Amino acid sequence: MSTLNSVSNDQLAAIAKAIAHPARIQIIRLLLSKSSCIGGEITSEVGLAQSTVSEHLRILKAAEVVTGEIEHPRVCYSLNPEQLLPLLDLLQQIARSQVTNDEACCVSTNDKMVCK
Amino acid sequence: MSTLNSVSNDQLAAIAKAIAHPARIQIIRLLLSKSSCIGGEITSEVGLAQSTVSEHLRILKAAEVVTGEIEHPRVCYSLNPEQLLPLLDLLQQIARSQVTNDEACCVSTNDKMVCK
DNA sequence: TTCGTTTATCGTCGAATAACGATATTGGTA
DNA sequence: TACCAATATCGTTATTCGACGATAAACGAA
Repeated sequence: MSTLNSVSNDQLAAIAKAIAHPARIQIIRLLLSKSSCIGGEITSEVGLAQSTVSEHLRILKAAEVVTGEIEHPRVCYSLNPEQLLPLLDLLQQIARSQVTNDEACCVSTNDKMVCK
Repeated sequence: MSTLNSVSNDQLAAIAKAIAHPARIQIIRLLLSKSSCIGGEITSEVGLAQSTVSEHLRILKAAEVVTGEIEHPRVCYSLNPEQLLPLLDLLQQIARSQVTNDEACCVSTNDKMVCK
């Protein structure tokens, strides 16, 4: 059994929304490639204004997709994979559905359409 | 090797954005639970105005997360799992990173902070 | 051809998002 | 204490989103 079915539509949508921006995907990939945290080097890598990148990091932190630990004067960011698991579950479930649910979906009987 | 690394940040963000709304998550789950397509019954299930649901379906179709086949006067909707695979890949990669990259991320040496 | 049913599109409005520069905050260091 | 570097917050602006009702479009059936 997955962790999915107890998660609300709102929660899943919030997770997806947190990562639904190119700059935030880029940040996530950067954290993934470094396999560790990075300070303000994220800002230069992303190529947007410092305040804009800070806002994207705030969104990722608010969604708990990323954590930030203060290491003055820097902040050390890391991925928090657990937070993404519900969405991962949903996508895996969808990917699996492909196998059992392969071809055409609708069948027309003599008097009406029926969905399998 | 995954399908991931050839996919742009924009593409991944677009996939996430397509599903980043509670109503669209609900539609996706509905299609998943029925393991087949549904007509306008989606509208009554979601509980929003018909035009609003139609718009959400349009967004899902535009992102090719869902396909719609006409069966007049109805339209038969199905999930298109392939479209979600790049995002699935990214999330799996993140989930795996948890294992190798477990604990704390930053190390302070005698004169500066170093990220592993 | 006209009617009825289902779905799509249009127009509008309020709310949320994204980006920026300017400024505030924070806490070590000189 | 005053300064400095890194990060966060504020205020503004332009754009996009989400929802709705009204209306259009499509096409099988009467």
